[in-house]
Amino acid sequence: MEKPQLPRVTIKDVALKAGVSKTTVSRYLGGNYKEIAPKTRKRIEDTIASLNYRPNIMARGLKRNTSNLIGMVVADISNPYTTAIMRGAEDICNQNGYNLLVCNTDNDPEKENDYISMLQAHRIDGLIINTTGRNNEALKDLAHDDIPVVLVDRKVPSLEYDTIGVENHRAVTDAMHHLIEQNFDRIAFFTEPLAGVSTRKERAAAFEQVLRANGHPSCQDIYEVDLSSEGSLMDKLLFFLEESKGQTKAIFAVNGVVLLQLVIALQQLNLSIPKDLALLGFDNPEWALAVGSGITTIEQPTYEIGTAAMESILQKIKGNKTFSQYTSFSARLIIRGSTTNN
Amino acid sequence: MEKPQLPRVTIKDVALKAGVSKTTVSRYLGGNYKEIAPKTRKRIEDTIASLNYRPNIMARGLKRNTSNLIGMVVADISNPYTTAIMRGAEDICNQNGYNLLVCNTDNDPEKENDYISMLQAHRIDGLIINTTGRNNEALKDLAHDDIPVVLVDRKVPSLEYDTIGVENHRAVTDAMHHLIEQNFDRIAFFTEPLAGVSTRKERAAAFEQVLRANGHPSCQDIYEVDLSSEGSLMDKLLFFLEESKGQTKAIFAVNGVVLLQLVIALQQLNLSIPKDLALLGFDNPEWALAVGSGITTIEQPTYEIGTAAMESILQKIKGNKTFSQYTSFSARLIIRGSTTNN
DNA sequence: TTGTATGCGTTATCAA
DNA sequence: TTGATAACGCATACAA
Repeated sequence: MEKPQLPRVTIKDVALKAGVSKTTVSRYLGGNYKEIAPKTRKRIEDTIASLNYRPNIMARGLKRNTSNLIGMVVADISNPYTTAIMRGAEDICNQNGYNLLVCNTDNDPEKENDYISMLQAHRIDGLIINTTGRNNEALKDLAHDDIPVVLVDRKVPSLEYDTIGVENHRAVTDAMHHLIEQNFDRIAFFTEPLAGVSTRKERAAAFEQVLRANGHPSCQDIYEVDLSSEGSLMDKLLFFLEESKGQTKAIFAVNGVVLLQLVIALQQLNLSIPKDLALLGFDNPEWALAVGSGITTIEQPTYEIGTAAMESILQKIKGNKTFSQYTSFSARLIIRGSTTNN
Repeated sequence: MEKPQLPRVTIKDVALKAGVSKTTVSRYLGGNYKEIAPKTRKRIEDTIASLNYRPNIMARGLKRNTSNLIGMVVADISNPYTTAIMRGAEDICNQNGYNLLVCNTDNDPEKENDYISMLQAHRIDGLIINTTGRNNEALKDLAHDDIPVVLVDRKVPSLEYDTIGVENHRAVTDAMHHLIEQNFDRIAFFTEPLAGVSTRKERAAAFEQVLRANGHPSCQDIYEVDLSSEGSLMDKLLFFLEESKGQTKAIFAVNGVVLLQLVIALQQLNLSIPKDLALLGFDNPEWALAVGSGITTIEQPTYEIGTAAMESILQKIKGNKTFSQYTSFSARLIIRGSTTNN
């Protein structure tokens, strides 16, 4: 019932078999070839291959005070937005000899804190985090240990970490202008809870601002829904539909997750898009192309956000100061059938 | 331009401040409280809290020959099927003090081999892998080092690793019976390349077998499409439509990815589901509910597959022999509008 | 060009 | 109940 753990081949075995000292092998591993005689080098090379030796990264890390591990803490691993970013970050990691330690917090601040502690114990060389935005004690600690941190998507005002995201204000403004051109009587904004999540707040603020600036009749139609609670979205949706009876209307979804739930709810109500209700949402999930005559979306360069985050970490690891406090990519409005020819 | 790396607090610091030896602190860390005087224990506890000390997992791992790291190699991190499994595996990891090292191979055997080598260097305590199925040299090596491996979804005949997946044959058979009841003139099977991927082969085989068993006129309509090549799917689709002109027809999609591409293609062709063509697919992506009157799908217990995989790893780590060579969960046919009332 | 000795932070063995 | 010491696998300062 015990784990037997057979002894793995070590640098010592290689040294022994190659007839050199551990130091020389270590030099080879470090790529300091100028300090090694060509024949010795060849001998070590062959020995390593024949023994199938792999240097122990933990031992190396203990000595060098690095782990070659990058922590990636995400709020929702099921969200395609998240995986797209992971994909980008992972590619850059791989190109630079790092590996991603992925943690899924389910938007739970407590889990987030626990995970960050675990990652610290692993002595991660950097952290990319899509934070819950609440209760960021552990996150603050990282600054004290000066391990490189990059926030993705969501900012935390009280923390001075670099953040990478999109131009939410501009993206929403563009999209809203598109909606306003169509002269809807009512435009609603459906979002997950705003508390703590900067992205949602920025989008909601831009939404409201555009409506006011255009003297639009509806301004109060911001609905916060709790997707973990069955029926919450449907209730708010029915409320809005009742409120706007007989009026032309559109809904702006704060992200791809809310967007999908809205589409499903509308389908259950047998409402047609865009005839009964126009629909537009942040993120550009693949299925947006497949629903009806397509859903109008705001596409973020998710992969690039992921690569940029990891590249920023690399810069910090190298000791280069990065000056940009907030890097925002521009998003792109993709107009499809869900907001046109109604 | 150098990484400054300030010294972290170590067990030595704790011992010093608490006025005990490293050994005693180590005992505390190991939870051997019976060997410690209550007052000493309290003192250590307080010291650790005040210093915010976190034991270095690398150092511990070097000594204990463990890393608390589980490798997770996936073929396509963008696939919701994959993330659902990761979610399950990650939950079990977290409950047991392990962390997931996630690697995305993009279905590239070479990347898979490289990643496995990296993971070996990290001395992972176990590996969960959704393999490309080809060129599994590195995978074979792991057996030699006897690190626990569990294959997910795809089997590899030449390897003796435990595998966890679904009852593909039965699931396809059930679904096919549902289609056959509707008396379609033609039923086609759209899949990504079969080579090396056991799951696809099993599903295609079951598809064919049911058709033959029922003396169904169409049997040769198995189309392998290459999703990375623009237009490949559309070409095959047009070919099938041409072949089956004037006949009633259905398409069986091998997985959620192909299913989505089919929906998009059909929408581009302005074909209506299920009037012009019925559609059914493996996996049950969330959007399946949102397209038309819903897409009929075969739902896999993905989360459970993930947890089962990780639990199997844990058993192996504990040294328990696991006897089941192949564990298959049952899938569930969810009938929706895409295959009914045409 | 190569080797010896030391230490990274932790656990384990042994002794007190 | 506690502590001194060695060892895990590797990299590095210093010698040769």
